[in-house]
Amino acid sequence: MTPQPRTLDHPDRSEIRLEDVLHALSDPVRLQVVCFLAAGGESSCSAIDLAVSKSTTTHHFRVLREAGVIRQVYRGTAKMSSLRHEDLDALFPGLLDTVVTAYDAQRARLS
Amino acid sequence: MTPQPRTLDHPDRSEIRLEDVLHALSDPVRLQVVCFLAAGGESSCSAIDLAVSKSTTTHHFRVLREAGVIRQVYRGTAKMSSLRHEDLDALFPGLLDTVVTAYDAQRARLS
DNA sequence: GCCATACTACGACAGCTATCGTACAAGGGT
DNA sequence: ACCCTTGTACGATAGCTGTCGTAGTATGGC
Repeated sequence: MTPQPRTLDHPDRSEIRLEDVLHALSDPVRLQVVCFLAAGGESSCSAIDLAVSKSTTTHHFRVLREAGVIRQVYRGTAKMSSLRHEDLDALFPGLLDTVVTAYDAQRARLS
Repeated sequence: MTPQPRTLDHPDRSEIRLEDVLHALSDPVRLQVVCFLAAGGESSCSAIDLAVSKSTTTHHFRVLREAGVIRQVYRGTAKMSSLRHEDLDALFPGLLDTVVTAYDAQRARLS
């Protein structure tokens, strides 16, 4: 009987650290998630087809959230995720777009 | 009796991966190194005052080199390091400048 | 009330990482 | 030849990371 059991901790904008964001972005699975969200806006965790188990997916989303890269809210049984584009751009102008563009380009280059 | 004992392995431009670069940049010590090199050009390993031991410094420079972020050459007893700005810009346009600017801004913000 | 869907929690585990100290090697100057 | 400076190699260690499976919780529909 927890009063608000479905609330998720997000770092405040002022608590977001570049090194944590870069670390969160340094994994191929998480880069794929970020690129997906950049292209498609808000999505549920299961909307992205990742090559890892559900537990691992949960783990990667948590890493992204705790680094301040994404925001997650519960909507029914689903958990919707979206990029914190505005916060990231205010702190690190251009970083997110640069990384997304670079990863898309790398995938195109390697395919 | 190694013929060329003082040669260092660098990844070819085509072998550089975004996730490895981001991982290399996700450590405060290495970010400090990269910002220093971005501001000052080529430097020896010992020209930067880092808060870690010499062994650890060697480790961090190797991580940066193996990810393709810096190039290192021996010059006498010194080992000079410089950013692979051209390679990185060709692969991931704007990334390096964005990260350097962001880290400098973060340090200013937190000081 | 019951079940399906969507996600989480926990424990496990192999592998990597940052850190250090000590001992060593290469090059340059005297 | 000797030493100083500069950086490397190696081993150790504590902690983090990515991965999984299994078991569990919350929500919504029937």
